[in-house]
Amino acid sequence: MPFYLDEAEQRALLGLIEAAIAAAPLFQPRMPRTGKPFSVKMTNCGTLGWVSDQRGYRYQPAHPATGRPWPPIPPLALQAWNELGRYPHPPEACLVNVYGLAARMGLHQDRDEEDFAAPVVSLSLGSTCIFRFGAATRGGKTQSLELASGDAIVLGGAARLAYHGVARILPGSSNLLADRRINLTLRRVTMPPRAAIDA
DNA sequence: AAGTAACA
DNA sequence: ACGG
Repeated sequence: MPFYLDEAEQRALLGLIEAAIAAAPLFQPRMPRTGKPFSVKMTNCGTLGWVSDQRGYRYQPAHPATGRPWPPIPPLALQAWNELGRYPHPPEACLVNVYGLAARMGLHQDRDEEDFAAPVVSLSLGSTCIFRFGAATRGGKTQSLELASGDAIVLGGAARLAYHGVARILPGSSNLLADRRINLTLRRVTMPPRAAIDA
């Protein structure tokens, strides 16, 4: 979905994310068990945030270092969820992944959420990346796609559990952020409540 | 295995 | 492939 956000929107969203990072500092996630650090840095917005450390993957309501609640999801990101997600409940998490030139993300599934009927909506800011995605089983074929600043993708339906990752960041590919990529992924984490029944 | 290394 |  090329150029979902125009340049003005990208700058506006970047400002909101920088403010969120100031309130909820970037941290370095670590692998379960081994404690090996990820090459990306992360933070979150929303009522729940995804964290990974030696104890495992989980969603939690507060920042692991500050203990404070995560800042709210920026309005422009909520708008993207509403326009692209086609899902009748709000997102609870907006994971913010920050990639430098050396950062990568191995192939994985997003499967720590309760409701796989809800899509994952992704927004890219800054440097272009080579994004890889495949089937919902490991070891299948993968395709490559460049994601540039302002692009949006939706992992929904059959693609909700597709393996995906980031192979590399392309140097010199952005005027918005010098050799840095910020990816936002919006997720519904918990099963939404059943519709209220009027008495 | 959301990790790395090493191979072609 | 390794190994959690």
